[in-house]
Amino acid sequence: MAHTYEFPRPALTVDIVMFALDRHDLKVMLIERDLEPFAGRWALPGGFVRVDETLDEAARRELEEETGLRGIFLEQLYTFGDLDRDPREHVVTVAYYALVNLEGHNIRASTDARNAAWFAISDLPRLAFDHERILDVAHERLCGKVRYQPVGFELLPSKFPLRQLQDLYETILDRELDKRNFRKKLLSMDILVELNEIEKDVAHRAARLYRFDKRKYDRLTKQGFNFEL
Amino acid sequence: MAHTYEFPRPALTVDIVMFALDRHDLKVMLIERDLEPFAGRWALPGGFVRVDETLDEAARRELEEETGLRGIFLEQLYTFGDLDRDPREHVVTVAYYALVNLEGHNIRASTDARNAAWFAISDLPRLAFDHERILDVAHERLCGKVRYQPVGFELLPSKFPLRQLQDLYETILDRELDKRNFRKKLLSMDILVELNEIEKDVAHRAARLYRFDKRKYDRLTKQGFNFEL
DNA sequence: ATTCTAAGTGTAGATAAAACACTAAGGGGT
DNA sequence: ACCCCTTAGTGTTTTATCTACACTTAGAAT
Repeated sequence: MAHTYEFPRPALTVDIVMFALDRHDLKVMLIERDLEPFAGRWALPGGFVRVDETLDEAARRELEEETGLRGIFLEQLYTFGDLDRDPREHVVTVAYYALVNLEGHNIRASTDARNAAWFAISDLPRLAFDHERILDVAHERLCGKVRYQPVGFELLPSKFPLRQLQDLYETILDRELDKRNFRKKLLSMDILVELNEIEKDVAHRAARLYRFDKRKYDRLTKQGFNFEL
Repeated sequence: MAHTYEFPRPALTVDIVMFALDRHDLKVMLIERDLEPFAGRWALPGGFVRVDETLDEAARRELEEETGLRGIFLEQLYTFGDLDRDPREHVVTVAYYALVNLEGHNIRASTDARNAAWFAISDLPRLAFDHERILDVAHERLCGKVRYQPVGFELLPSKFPLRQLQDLYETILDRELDKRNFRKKLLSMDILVELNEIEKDVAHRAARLYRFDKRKYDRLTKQGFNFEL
């Protein structure tokens, strides 16, 4: 079935930069293309926006198709509209970034026969289209966002030791933080709840587990509190 | 001439939130629509993206068509794609915001027979489409951005007294700042150059004029300096 | 000359950030 | 049972930054 318009229209897609944290590596999910253009190259998951769905819906749909995950943190990043980003025609893409935790959910990285895999952000293959640029922008945004919004927790399991949270910030911000100052600061914000649980299966003293209290955070935010690291 | 595609495509537009500063009011430029839908209502300047231009080019073109201005500060804001934002069909719009200074350039607010005008952001008429929402997002972004990027200068003439700069921040952030602390802070950043010029035509002691030194700012930024207010 | 208005300037106290080193707990190996 | 190894957990001092605050000066208008 064909669709006709008075003026030519750019095609519209969504692409998703899915971040996850694997110990001390920040990773992104990429998919190996099996079609031209760029067949065989790795690319960000994404696809065309349908006329009967919003941009957010399109992004969530694609995300679910690739990973089977729902209810993931997802936020619009930027819209890329250079003329030569797709060799076929003018394709405008609305890029999103997603934060998932590898431990909690059981992510099927490979789906519908396509080859999908996690790559460390410091060790990426060549990407299709302008996806390197999109990824750079996403990484930059993540670095900035993590400092003034409590989005880091999205990358961790719901229960975590403070050291793991610190590792996360050290990995993303790419610098070392002082353990005592870090703990002092986060605990003083009063957005974490100390659980009566400790780590298991570690070959040393087990750390206490904490949980991010989103309700408390929202309440404090309304009272003028600003997360900042 | 008709254009046909295999799958239906949303239409793609750009809309621009043009901010300017008029004494103690933050203003936006609106245009009175003469066509349906929303004929007679005020709306953000904008229009369809052509297939042979990038998004930035489309935004600059629209901006120039409305105001005759070139070389204005312009930055992508967010892309809005709700299904019902245009009653005719699914129209996705890439919103931009622009910062202009009213004193420097000679802005022709009204152009190609359409009625255009500046409105104080605190006293807006009802707007067409979802433009109120877009404007809210733009305003929020401006408030945030102004604090950690030296974009405020775009709203001022190239030579300005410190008091005018402080007024700007007080207007945008909507709170009073301490004069001495404000001056101390900005001068200590070493991104302003003191000119050998003073205000003219004022009925009281004339203030010294300053200029924002973008080169110096860029150099400092590379060395790890971060603007912050 | 007097008055009015806004420009311009410094310091002390409070608060937040940075630097820094040892003890405690628990598992693994002998 | 003991020792060793690894990581958890904890306060204080110093330094830098932020906040609050009031008077003198310049210039135009009357």
